[in-house]
Amino acid sequence: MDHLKLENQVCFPIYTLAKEMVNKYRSLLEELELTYPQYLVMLVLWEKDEQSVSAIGEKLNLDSGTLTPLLKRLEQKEIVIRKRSQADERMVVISLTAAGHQLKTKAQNVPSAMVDAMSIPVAELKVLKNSIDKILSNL
Amino acid sequence: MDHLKLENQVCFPIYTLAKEMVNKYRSLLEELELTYPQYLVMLVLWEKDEQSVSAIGEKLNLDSGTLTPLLKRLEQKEIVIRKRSQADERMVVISLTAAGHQLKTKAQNVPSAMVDAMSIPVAELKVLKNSIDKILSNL
DNA sequence: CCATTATATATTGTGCACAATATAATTTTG
DNA sequence: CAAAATTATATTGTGCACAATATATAATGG
Repeated sequence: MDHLKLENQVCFPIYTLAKEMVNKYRSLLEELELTYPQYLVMLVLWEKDEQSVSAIGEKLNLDSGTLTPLLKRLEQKEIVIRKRSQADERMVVISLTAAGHQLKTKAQNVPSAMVDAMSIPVAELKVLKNSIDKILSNL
Repeated sequence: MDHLKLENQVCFPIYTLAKEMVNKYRSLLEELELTYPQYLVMLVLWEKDEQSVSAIGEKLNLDSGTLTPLLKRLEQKEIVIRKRSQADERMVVISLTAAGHQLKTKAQNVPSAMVDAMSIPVAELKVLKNSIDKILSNL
């Protein structure tokens, strides 16, 4: 077997799936005017308001080079506020505005819409998630 | 269950895995001086030399906005040549240089190194690939 | 206490990824 | 055949993603 053939690649389907997911989210999140990475940041903040850039980055595996400009865009949309911590001036604390909180209501149906679009049995989805978590812990 | 909790997200692990894979490839492909998307284009060309931009794009699900600059970078590395088709002046045919062909030898061990890094049984990998393909056909 | 080290965020630069649009060549149609 | 529609690639603009570096603040050790 030729391991350099595209059809024998294991990672290419994963790479493709991730892109297609983000594309699907583009239409689902259009109404919220959020990109997928921005939506992820909002998920983190909806769970717990007022978190530092690095705390958000640890949860999403994103560094300041990605988050700083992204958070500035969320600030321009007026759904978050960026504020230097008084206790530690190195840290920037991100908090939700009223509009940012309200956006959660509009997002309620997004997860189910996504699962519907993938149209795969929940049981199979669990197996998939298990395999992915296993690979992630190895990589 | 709160469907907007990060830990309940199905797509976040897929998005994370795709990124981690690309990161792993970054070190594996360092010697070849290729990025992962560039490596994918080379896989396509190693299978069949002399393909149009759109033919490559169909196989990799990438459009000209992504491929045109990427292919120009491969041309600068002198591993491919870009040439307008004489039969149809709209098309640009991409072909491998001698150096481009030779690079395949250096790439031989990349797939196995990647599978090793993921360290997951081949059988489980097959199940994973099946689920992914199913979701992809739905999305 | 002050020099050193560590930490947190920001900045710069490169390379995708994709929408929208532009341009040029080819095909189709009236 | 000429106008209209289609096709192929290129360009522009926005937004990640990450490496490398810079800057400012805080913690620490002699």
